Amino acid sequence: MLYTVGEMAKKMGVAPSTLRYYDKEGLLPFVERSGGGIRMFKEEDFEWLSIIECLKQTGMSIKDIKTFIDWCYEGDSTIEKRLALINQQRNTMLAQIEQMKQTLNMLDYKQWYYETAREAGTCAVHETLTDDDIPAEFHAARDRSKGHLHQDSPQDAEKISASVRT
Amino acid sequence: MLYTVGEMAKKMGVAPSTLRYYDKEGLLPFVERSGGGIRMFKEEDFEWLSIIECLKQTGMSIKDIKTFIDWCYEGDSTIEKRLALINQQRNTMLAQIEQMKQTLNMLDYKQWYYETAREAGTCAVHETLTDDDIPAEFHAARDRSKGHLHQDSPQDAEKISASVRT
DNA sequence: ATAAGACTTAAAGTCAACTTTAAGTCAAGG
DNA sequence: CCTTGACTTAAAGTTGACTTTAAGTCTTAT
Repeated sequence: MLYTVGEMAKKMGVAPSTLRYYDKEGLLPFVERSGGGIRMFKEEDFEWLSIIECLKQTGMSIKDIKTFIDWCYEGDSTIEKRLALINQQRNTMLAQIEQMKQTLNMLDYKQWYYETAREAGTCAVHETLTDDDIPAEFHAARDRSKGHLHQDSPQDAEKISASVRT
Repeated sequence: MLYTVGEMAKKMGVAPSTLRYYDKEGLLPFVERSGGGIRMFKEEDFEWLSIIECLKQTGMSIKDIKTFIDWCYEGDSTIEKRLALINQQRNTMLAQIEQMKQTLNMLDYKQWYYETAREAGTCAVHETLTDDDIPAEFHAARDRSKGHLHQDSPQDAEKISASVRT
């Protein structure tokens, strides 16, 4: 089964112009052409596009992805390099997932914050809450959002109660 | 404790120009100015910057973050809206984490793939491997990268063995 | 009082990754 | 044969989020 650029774009869920752009940037050395110059994607080319998509997901630039593709064409002598690159992107990914979990924890805290505010009818309810009222899983998120501000002094509480609340 | 734009930028780990840009875009209505017109960030402003950073992490645009900040200034009547937005970003985050786990799984597969190739001295070793040789946790990643290509027929195997390998 | 260094603004510049446009070619159906 | 719709290219345009520049001001230390 062969695909035109439009058909493959649909299969991949991207715009045809994206695939043409990738081709221009040298990411698709595997695409062949019909007699009339039209790109003919093969079924197996889907594998190439999948790894390109995967590397893009990890945050790699088009240029760096091209380097990887070039290594693939250089053959078995580049196996070490390719493995090292994959491992590096794997670590990037692990770090990103960790970061996302922290962001999620902050959103979980904010969700609780606004659900509590909604029940009370006002954000001001959070002035009256002590640390014990805040679920333990949110202490880290709250502390992060406060910087390394120590326990509020009464003056601080007063100052903050006069301000707009997030 | 008060901070200038440069000091707060350092505390946040961003460039001073970034904070000035945010201010220009209306994300920092809370910053006050000295008599001479210099921005004076308060300790509590760190909380605002943290939530901005958090929302940015979820992929929200500067413009949409501004909308959120504006809602905060409108007061308790916008609690519902703010909660809905937080929940929406929370769902975005959950989906992104799922996507990342899938990408990580693909990288785990590729790591195994290249470690196996390294041991064999050639990527061609993967032609000789049957499905049973591929660890179960990588079947999904491999299938994804093959599209919905069914089990290779002998002809397919031959065709692929003649090609460059990712 | 003056120099250094960080601050101010508006406006222009940068960057990556596409996307769009314009002018033209190819392939399939009637 | 001719129309239609998808394909081709090179080149220009877009987008968002900054960053840099230029010209000038503020603050602090000597």
